[in-house]
Amino acid sequence: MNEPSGRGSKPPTHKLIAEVAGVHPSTVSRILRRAPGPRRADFAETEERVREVAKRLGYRPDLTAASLRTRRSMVLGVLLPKLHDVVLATILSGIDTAAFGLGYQTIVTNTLGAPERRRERVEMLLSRRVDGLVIGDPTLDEKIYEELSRSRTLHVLVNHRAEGHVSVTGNDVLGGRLVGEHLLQAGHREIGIIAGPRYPTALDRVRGCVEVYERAGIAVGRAQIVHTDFDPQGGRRAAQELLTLPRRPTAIFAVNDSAAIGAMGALRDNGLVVGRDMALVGYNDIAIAQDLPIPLSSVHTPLREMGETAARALIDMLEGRTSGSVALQPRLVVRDSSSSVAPVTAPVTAPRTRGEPGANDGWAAAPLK
Amino acid sequence: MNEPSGRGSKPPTHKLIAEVAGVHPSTVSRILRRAPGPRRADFAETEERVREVAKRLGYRPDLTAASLRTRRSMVLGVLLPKLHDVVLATILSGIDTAAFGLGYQTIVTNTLGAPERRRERVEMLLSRRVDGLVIGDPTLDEKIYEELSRSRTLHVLVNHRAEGHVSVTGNDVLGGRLVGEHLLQAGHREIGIIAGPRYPTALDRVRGCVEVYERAGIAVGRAQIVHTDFDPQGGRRAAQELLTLPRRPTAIFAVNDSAAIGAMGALRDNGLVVGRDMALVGYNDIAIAQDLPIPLSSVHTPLREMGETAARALIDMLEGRTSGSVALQPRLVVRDSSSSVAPVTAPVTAPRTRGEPGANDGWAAAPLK
DNA sequence: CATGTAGCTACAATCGACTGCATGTACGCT
DNA sequence: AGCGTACATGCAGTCGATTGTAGCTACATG
Repeated sequence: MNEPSGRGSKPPTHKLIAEVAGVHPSTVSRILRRAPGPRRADFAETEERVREVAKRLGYRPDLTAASLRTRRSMVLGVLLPKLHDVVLATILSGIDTAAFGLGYQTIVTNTLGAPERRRERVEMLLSRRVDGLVIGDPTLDEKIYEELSRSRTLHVLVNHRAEGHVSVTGNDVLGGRLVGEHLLQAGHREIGIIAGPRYPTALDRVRGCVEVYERAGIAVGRAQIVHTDFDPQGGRRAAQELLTLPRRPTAIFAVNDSAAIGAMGALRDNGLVVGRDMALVGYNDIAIAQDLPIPLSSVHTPLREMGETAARALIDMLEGRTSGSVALQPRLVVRDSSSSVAPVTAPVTAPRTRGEPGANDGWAAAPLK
Repeated sequence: MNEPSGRGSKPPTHKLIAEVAGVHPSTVSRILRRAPGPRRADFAETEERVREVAKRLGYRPDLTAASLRTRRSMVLGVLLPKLHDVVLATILSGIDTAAFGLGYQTIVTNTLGAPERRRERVEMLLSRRVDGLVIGDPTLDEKIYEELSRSRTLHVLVNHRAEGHVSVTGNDVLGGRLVGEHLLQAGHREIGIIAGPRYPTALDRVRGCVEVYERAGIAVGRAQIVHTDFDPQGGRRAAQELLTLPRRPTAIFAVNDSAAIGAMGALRDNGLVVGRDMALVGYNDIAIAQDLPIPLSSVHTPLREMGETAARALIDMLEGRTSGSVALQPRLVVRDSSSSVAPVTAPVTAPRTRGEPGANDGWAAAPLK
């Protein structure tokens, strides 16, 4: 009955369908391209016949050929510094979901490594004629952005922000502030911060936390803020360093969960029990945070949603709609690592941040709709 | 000097370069397509001029157009059940690296969810004319494979195996055996296994471990093997269940690290200290295993390499070379979670597995070169 | 019955790169 | 010097889908 791979096993094209159905290829194109709907009675039969033939022949559109003509590939390029990181992988998952839902697909690429290699990757994406880029790598150099504007390729930053670019991030200042308020309220006056790399988003988290302390009249010294990589080893080293401070902190805020987990290891090696001898709070609330032997307090940021929002923002721009930067709301999740015991347990009213509500420097506080 | 986006801002094509350089478009194609190398002296000048013009105009090849003509897209499709899982994300990273190194790019897609949605995703990939597929999803139905063979799309399985398909996995039976030998040697006679879903690779790990015990004359009962999901919640539930056994195990083997981490939580909730009151071994050796407060013993499988090998195997097939299934060597990494204390610490010679070397059912034991 | 029009189809051109074929040239070998 | 070969080039056509334009048909209206 069916003859899916008909005669010479070549995949069917508009031309073939047209021959079989007795119409012109362009007619096939128009029919297959639009949604099936009510037609004039005398032409409905043609439409039905064409669709039937296409189905019988097992027709599958060739997006490559269509792209050539329409000059739209319906593909988004995604640049991430590494793929094996839960945070980035979760964001990617969100991008993929939203993009697919809107008819786009994504080509992801790992930009880890030498800047030279990064350029090469971007070049490849542009050769592929991606319609736009979602960029999650905070280390791209300026030349790449010049290249993008020269080739009129739109882009959106995700989990990273920069002047003059549309970005989708968490509200990191607020996230840091939530941590600061939590620790301060629990009576911790000496804190240490594992600050991660000097990227805007990481710095924002630090700033939010420090602000809370300074407004409460407690200075946070330079030595209390240690910059490292976003990984367990970095967290481990940073924690070691914080433990050697003259006035040892009673609480540590790691601006990334992986670093926090590394810190846990270092603390344990020093005979300290997290949650009893030292409060610890992470950032991002990755899946295992709640399942660690000592569950980790962390700032939950909607990573999937961040990816989805970024993809939608980019597609909005591609389709001529306007789109602005978004900062998604974080939420502090308190667990055993920072709640069991503390120097002072008397619940104090958290010092409300004064002045500009949210103080988010012109970033939209609500997600795109 | 430069006029990167020349006149009407349209991106340069072979035709334009040809006009400017005073040659025929096909000449431009030939020159730009082959590697710059030694040419006949009298034509070297033409080549140089064409390259210079291309560079000056900021020419960037249009892979979309090339694909249409050559019928090769130089794109691999990758199907993974979820992207936000470290194990899969690491494999993806390996695929991406190897593919890019060989001139291919990848379109990844998240096949999580309803089978219907999976079909749709695969359809999209095929419409995109991907040259081949790397499949890391053990839950695809048979129809999809039929569809692939009908459209002559080659594929390779990764981290999953099935009769009649080329696959790249770890040697899971061996991995399980390593765990069994380790635990037996440490004197554990009652074990519990958190077995994950009933996929071939997971079952292999269980089988390897059980085999060792049975050869030592110790039966492993059905109740000692609990199937769950590959996530912390699953591990938590499974551990709970194992703790209620009449003869409580002194050691637990979780065939996945995430599940092992969940188990850690459950053990702690029951007042047990991992490594002292209960040995625990995971599988895959994800990055944080070594940085957990109590470092987790785990079977290290070269996940990046697995991805790289799968990509290379597929590309070998695409380019007409033959390629067979590969099982990569696992390696047991013993850490505190299973080494601190144990019922019997006397080191016993591990029972060597007899018979066929590796007993790997016809799977190549050495990685592709 | 003439005219207008909505709705459709056919035709041909286009998108950018690549390839088969025919032709032409230079080089190496004997 | 003569011949054969290797290589460079131009030409025209191809890949599959889309689109602007012209022309046609059925139906409605006056």
